[in-house]
Amino acid sequence: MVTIRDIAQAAGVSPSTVSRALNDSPLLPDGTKSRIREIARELGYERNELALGLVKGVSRVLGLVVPDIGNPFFGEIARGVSNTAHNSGYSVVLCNTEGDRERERVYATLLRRRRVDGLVLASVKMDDPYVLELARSQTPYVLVSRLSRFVDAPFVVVDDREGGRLAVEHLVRLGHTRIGFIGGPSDVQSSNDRMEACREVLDDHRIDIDETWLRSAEFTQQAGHEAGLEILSGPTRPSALFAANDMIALGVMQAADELGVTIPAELSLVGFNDIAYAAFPRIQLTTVAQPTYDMGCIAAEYLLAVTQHGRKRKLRKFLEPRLVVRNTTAPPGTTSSGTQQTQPRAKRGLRSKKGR
Amino acid sequence: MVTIRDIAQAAGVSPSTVSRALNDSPLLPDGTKSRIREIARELGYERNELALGLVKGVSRVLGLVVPDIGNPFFGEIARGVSNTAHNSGYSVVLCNTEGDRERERVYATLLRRRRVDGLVLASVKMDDPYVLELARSQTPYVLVSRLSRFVDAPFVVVDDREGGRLAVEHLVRLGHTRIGFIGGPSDVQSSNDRMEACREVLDDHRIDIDETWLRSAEFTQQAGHEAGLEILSGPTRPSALFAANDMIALGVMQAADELGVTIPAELSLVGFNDIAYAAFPRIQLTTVAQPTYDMGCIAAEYLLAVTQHGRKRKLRKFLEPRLVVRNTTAPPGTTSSGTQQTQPRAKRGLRSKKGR
DNA sequence: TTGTACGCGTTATCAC
DNA sequence: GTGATAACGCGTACAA
Repeated sequence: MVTIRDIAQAAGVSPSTVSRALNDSPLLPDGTKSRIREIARELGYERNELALGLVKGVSRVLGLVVPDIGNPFFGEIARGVSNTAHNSGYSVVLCNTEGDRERERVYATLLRRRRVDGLVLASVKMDDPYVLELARSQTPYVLVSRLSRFVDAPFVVVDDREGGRLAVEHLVRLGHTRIGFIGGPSDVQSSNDRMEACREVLDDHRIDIDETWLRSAEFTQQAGHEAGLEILSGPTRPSALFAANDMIALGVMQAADELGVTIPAELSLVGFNDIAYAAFPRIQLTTVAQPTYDMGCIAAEYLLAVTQHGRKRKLRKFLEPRLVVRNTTAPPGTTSSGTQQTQPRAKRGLRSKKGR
Repeated sequence: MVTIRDIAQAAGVSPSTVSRALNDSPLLPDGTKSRIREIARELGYERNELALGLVKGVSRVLGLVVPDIGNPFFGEIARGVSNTAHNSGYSVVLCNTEGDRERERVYATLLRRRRVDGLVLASVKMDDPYVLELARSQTPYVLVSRLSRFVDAPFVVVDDREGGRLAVEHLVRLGHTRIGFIGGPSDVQSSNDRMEACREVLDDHRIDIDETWLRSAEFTQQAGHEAGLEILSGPTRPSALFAANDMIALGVMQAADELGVTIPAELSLVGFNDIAYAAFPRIQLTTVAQPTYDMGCIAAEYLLAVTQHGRKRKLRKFLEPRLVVRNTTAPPGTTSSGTQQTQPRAKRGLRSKKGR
């Protein structure tokens, strides 16, 4: 590996002069600068950022911890963080925890060892204790998409209560009174907020809630499928369901298709997140969109502001969700023409095939 | 930031002793070791990986360059790389190019500056010149999912020809003779390979190709939609279409739905990649699956082997694709009951809504 | 068993 | 204008 010493030797000057030339110091005459730079280029010099980081005390690296980078939701956050960081000459170290709490902790310390200038955490569960350690450490950090109940940490999340309100008020406005909710894991704050908002809206409108229409599930299609089957095959069926995320909603859609319950005629369905696939022609899911990419950008911008300009004020950002109305919601009891004669899946020639 | 010097002072020993204790040197008696470690823990010491990297000449970091981390295909690759790296104590620096060639180059040099021990490139186009620079540099690298035609680089890709063969032979076996192909951008090797395989299979079976059924498109749903509309509204329609990836196939599906062309009765459709959403109840796309996650793992394993054990043999790995038959393919002319009376989208109450 | 001295590649602070 | 020197935090050969 070629160093500034090598260049110095080749140019017949001292290493300091080379350093100055490479950093465009105003002290050096332009002729010397360009001459030295030319030599550097010829020798194939690449400056060692490790050494620079050591002497400057900053690494110009941001750490990013996500539970599953294969999930496009976190992928979009990562894209926001990465692009923003790149614009300021920062790099991003990616850590994928696979939802493993222990791995979160390992990563957090590993990243501190690497002297990252800031930490973006998108994987926090409500009661994760390691956020406490983090709060004590020097490294600036920011929570994305999920909150912790332990610490008063800087965060950028979507306004989950508002999102839940949007979804359920949409259903109420359509005339629904028999509304159910399928939440995510109970240790995820955002899901609980959406649920609470749901309760509030129904209370406001003096609409009773049938507790058998409430379920908790993992954030997966399969869990949504199971919950959907249970609710839809019960003695009394809701006319509308609000799912805590789109994956669950899609599982419910599958369950409805299998049971011959037509959407939206017999069941209105609202999801959350507006993943790319909610807009698919055959899906057309009504859902609450959140600015995922923006959340990544804002988180990164905050960290850059803190590390570069030493800004200290805490970030507490609730982003506005947006209701996207597609074709899975309609007034209750809308008997559309010809919905009764055949089951949708029969029409489509679709069979339920779970295995591969 | 607390250093080994601070610990040394607190423990009344020299920095080297501290270093030895922390690295579990056999030269030190256990008592001293544990005593020093205890002090280190109390002081909240975190070793500086930057300094370590400088002195050891390795950073224990892998670089990963992808065109779009929000795309679950690359997300899965990233997951494989990240998990594999983590198991060996390596970190991953993520670089998102947004498909920008210039950014690829910038990132490649930036990563070399950071002295990454290896580079995983998932964004290469056939004729990218910067792969040449890379080949000359010292940093080991590996191409994933896409090849370059310029250099004899180590790579791990799916066997695209075999994948194309699987798809088209499936269609031929079903009895199709009027088969079209919608490829990706012409500068992406993998797409071309799939196309070529398609031609070969048809040649083998003495099936003529109607050139109007061949299209090139971006790897997006929208591009697939446009291409699908063009092909399906032409004077003669193919009975089957093979799309170079699932996104294009989904666009075609949308086009078919809009034109009232029933799938699979009037049109068989095969995609490529088996993205998660191909298995959705209302989609059920027949497609060619590739082991995306594994490709990430294998790439990372190769780099780790090269950097750690100095293994030098070139990796040239073609992974086996797998045909996943779902419900978008059937023998041609299968007139299912009642497909003519209404357009599918009318039945579903779906309107084509492109804007948000 | 432990301490000293040096080097990793770079920048910053002096002095010339 | 330019060069020598110290410093960043750590590991290690060598000396004690």
